[in-house]
Amino acid sequence: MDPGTNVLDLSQLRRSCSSCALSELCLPAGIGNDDLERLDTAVRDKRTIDRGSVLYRDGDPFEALYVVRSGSLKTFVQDEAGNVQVLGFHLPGEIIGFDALASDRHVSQAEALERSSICELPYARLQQVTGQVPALHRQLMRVISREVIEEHRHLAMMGRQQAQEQLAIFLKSLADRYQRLQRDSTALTLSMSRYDIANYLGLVVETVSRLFSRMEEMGVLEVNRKSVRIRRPDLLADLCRSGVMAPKQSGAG
Amino acid sequence: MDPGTNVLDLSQLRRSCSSCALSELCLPAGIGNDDLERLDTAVRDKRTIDRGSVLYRDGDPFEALYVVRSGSLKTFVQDEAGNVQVLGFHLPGEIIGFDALASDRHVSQAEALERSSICELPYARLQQVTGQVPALHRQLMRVISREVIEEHRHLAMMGRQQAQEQLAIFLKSLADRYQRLQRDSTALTLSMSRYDIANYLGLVVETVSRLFSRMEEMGVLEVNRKSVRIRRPDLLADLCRSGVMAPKQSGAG
DNA sequence: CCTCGGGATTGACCAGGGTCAAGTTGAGCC
DNA sequence: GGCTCAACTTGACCCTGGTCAATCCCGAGG
Repeated sequence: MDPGTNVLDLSQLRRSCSSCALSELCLPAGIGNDDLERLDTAVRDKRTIDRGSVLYRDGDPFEALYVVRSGSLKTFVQDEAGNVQVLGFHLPGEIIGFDALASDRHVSQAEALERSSICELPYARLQQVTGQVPALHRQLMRVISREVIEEHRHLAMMGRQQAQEQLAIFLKSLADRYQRLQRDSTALTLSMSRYDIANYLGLVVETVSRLFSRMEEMGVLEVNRKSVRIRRPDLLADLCRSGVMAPKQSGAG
Repeated sequence: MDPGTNVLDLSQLRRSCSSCALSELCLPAGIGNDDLERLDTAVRDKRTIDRGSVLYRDGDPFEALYVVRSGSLKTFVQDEAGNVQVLGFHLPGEIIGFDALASDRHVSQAEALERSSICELPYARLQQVTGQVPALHRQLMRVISREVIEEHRHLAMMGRQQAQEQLAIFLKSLADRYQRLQRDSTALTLSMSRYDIANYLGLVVETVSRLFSRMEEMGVLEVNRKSVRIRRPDLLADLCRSGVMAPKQSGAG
């Protein structure tokens, strides 16, 4: 690390896990500094992908896990008949690609919802490193387990009887994730389309659109295309539980 | 195998992974014989649990993973308000408990649907062994990944618009799992209640009951309480795709 | 034998949300 | 500027599946 640092060194620096703002949310969480450097050797240069471009698709051979550094992606499965099911929306710090561990092939697809940057973790390298660093191995298991738990949440949300509850829970959990990223958790930017949201929740797009309008009328949200401001987080939390709000008072226009 | 085998030796033999009929479906899949013996050292004596008894509940400290040897269990989450979501039904050869890897506490509950026997894999021991046997480590990751994929299937099923499609897919996938177990895949025994099935699919119990009746009328199934015979697997497969069957002919009566 | 009770089935009713169709908005492009 | 297209919104309609309630079934227990 001589003082004559040039541009390449800078990119090198930004690449490293130890200097990454996301490190506590990502794989490095709880890993010692020396081991972190080993982990760095498993990270291939990050790459940037455009909105709509595909990170991996169904059937692709398993080559790497991917960490979202910035931007966002959606993952989904699609059956022979073309039925799509959106599995998740992935924000910075989240790791995707675990579906391929079972069969060495991806069985889902990951697509960027906006221009995003990605850290690629070639699995062969990662395995070498986890072999040397038991803590990393444990952390990797923990991250997959988080994925399992996240899907439990998704299932519990879809199981709700009331559509409004579902959407409220979706927005609430998005707000929670914003908070972890230390963003303003009341000002959401929905990088995914209404269609994606609807599919994610097991609804149709018209229902989602109506629900946004209704929640705006109720004063819970302020919706403007992709930007959603949560005006009453307390009411939103209520909607997560009951679906319907407190009995309508004599409505004032 | 001398003829003088006594009961204790027999139970010993049956405990070992190498002699287990499920080994190819379970953790041992693809593990060499010598390594299998090491794996055996991580398996605590199997235990038998009765219908309704709980293997682990929400908040329990993470102690072990569990393999279903015989019988069946359900897993579910429950929120503060008491809303339950059934996550899965687990047949022999399946491993549960991964939800606790993330936080060292279980965040779901596992309950026996009938008298079942369980292999317990204390995680501390298992980690020692996976440290020595890289192939086992990989296999463990594969098994968790299968869990992730299974949940993708569950989500895709719940996302369906038609309740009949959902139930058809549920039965079909159960039949597929029977086949892997080399059971008769047309004679299902539903160890779970109608309530469990309904909750699993995001429906209410009455709907499930009506669907069973309807599919029986259609000649697809023969339903008798917990036993379901699939009379027309071909039609069942159709229902998985379309939800509705061939257009109704001129209805007689 | 009868009763009891939980699970399951069936019917009647109805509303939440799906379907279809029209209209609006805004970004990109000529 | 106006055109086009996709994403989104809104309205009208009505069907699927949820709700409520009665009944049935079967095993357990007296």
